[in-house]
Amino acid sequence: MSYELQINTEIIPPSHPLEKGGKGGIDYEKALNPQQLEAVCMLTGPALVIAGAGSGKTRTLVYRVARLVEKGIPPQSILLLTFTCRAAREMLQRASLILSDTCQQVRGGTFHSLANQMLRKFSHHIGFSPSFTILDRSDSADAINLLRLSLGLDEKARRFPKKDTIAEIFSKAVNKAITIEQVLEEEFLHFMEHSEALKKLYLLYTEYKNSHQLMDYDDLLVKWKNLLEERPDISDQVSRRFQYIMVDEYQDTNRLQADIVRLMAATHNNVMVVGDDSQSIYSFRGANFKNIMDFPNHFPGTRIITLEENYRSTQQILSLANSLIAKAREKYTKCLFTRRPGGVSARLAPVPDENAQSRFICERILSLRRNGVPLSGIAVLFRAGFHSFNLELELTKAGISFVKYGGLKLMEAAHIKDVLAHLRVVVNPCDLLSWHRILLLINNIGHKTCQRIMDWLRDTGFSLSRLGEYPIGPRIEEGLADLCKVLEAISTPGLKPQERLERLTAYYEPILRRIYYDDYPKRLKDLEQLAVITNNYESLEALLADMVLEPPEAGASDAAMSDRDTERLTLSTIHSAKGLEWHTVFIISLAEGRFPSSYACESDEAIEEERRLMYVAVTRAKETLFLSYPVSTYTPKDGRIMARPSRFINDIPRSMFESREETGTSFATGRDSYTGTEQIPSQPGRDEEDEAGLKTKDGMLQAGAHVHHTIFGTGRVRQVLDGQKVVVHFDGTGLKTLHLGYTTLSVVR
DNA sequence: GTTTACGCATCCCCG
DNA sequence: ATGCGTAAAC
Repeated sequence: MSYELQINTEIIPPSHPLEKGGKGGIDYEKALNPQQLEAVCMLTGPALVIAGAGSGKTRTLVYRVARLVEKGIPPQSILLLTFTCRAAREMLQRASLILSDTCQQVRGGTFHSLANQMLRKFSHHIGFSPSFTILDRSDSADAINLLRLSLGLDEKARRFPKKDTIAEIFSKAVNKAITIEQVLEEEFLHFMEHSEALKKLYLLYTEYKNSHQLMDYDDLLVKWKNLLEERPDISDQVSRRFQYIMVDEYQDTNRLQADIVRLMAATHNNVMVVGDDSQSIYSFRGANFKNIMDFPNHFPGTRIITLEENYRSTQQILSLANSLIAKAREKYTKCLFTRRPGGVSARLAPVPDENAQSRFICERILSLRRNGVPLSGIAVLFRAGFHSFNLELELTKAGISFVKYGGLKLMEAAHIKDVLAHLRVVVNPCDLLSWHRILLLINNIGHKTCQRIMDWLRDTGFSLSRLGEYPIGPRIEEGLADLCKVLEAISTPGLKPQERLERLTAYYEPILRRIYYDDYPKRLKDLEQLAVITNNYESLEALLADMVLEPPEAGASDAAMSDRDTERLTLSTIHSAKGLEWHTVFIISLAEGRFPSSYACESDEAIEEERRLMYVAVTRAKETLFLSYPVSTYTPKDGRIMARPSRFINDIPRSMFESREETGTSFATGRDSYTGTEQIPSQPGRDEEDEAGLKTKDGMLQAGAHVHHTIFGTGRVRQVLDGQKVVVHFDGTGLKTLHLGYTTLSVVR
């Protein structure tokens, strides 16, 4: 596995008491701190683990899996829901290392991947075939667009939302369980006038999917939830099947997912969710960090466990992170501390422009490498995938090899979609969306002919074998005959996916040359990469599902990545860097409009999410942190314009940066000071107990009381809200709302 | 009537 | 670099 190099989430100290369980079993007390231990040993009942950045959240989940298995719970009855399939795989692998291989039998994956498996198993109960097709986001937008045109909603006089926007509106409505009108009201007020048309379109889209064996990402969740709700027998069966449920990254789940968790746990309530509200960064997908606060309401008797000790970062980095999040408007459920005093101050690097920024990063990386920091210990993080384009060129020039996450996916390339569309109709012949794509590739077939053929296909019951009988004019005869031949060939039973793909590529290559005559060699390489991936699959269905549910990154073939000799730098969007850590982290393009994104500047909530995103970014660093921002940027439209530094930079006290800013072009003279050997924090034996403070529970505080908070310092209570929340005016940072259920306030006498 | 070629604007984060 | 709409070509 290629990811091992970067992922090394909590590294196990060499001095650590034996990790491999051995005959003596696992020594949980030595491996875990008291709070982690509490979470691991609590085997039944509902639990909410609030786990700050770097607080050993993954470790806790891994040990809990091991503990359950060790206690004799059948691994098949344990379910681990994570944000990516990769995360689940890695956790189960780690559990296997500390206990035994049986941990691999634990069911792990994303909500979507589990929904996929469940729905295929129970497909006949919801009027679907087990070979339904899953639409990714752009498929779904394409389908919506076709239907929009068929409704005649393309009057350009009135500005109608574009297909991607429509897809976004529909998806938000589903994921937040609200109406389309409400979504428009909240976020798309300017499209309010099209509310009726959109509702009509939505119904048509739903109907279209149901009648053609299609499901988009949201349908996977909705149909799963509905199945659980409407079929008590099935929900009972499923709930009994998974006796122990764990959900990671709970702050990034939405209403729909929370409902599913509740239904899945209905018979036993053995559910542990883990998350960090200050790392909630997926609201654009309908996630709501308030979910995490709501959990105890849905599961009475929930045990709340807070992990507040950070094992990852130096005090310098953690303080910087804390100062960022201290400026947030609302909510603090915990305060992080570390036992790794000192460290190197973060460096702030204003650079003249993007080119200079790229050169700066390259120079620093080379310097770090000279000082013994391996490339795999370094990451460059940014807000959006395209922010690294310039840097990628510079890195290539400098001969620094890198792997990029969160950029373009292989699936997003038009030629890959073309090829997969052929495979899709073989599996699901009534997938009209794929037919549409395939047919338009043939010479002399345009929209009209395509529509006629599709109508004909529908009328003849979507029979692959009869496509050849279509009454055609001479102009398209040859093209259609060729298509028939290849479809027939690749649907021959008993072929391996790779053989089918080979045959298909032979058919598609001439088309590729015709359409992309100028750059087809590059695209041919992508097809080769697809062939490598296909090689790992025994069934087309599984291949197609995985391509949509775990889309591989473009350009980074598995073969190249598993090559251990090549030490690689990581480039990643911050979203894709969630949960990972590196010795040194660069955060680039910290300019207003880039980060925070210009999209976010209109709403306070969006800015708050950008802030959390920034928090996630800085807490990825263990030892060293660089923040860089271009003083000017160049856009084709406006030419060279001055950029304002990100407001998040201004939110960090200057004292937190190395005393002299690296300015202008003279940054190359700076020295790097590294210890070379990495200090690995040891896990604690005992927690220092409550200082003079008092653990506050409901109602014990009154307005006017003087309190102390680890991050915010001293302040006075202004107001106690509904016994859960308290408003405090802090001397340093002003008004804050704190949730007493989770945070610890000390009362000062 | 259809297809295709060309010029135009647009581009965040993700399963 | 893709995705749309319009205009020229079949």
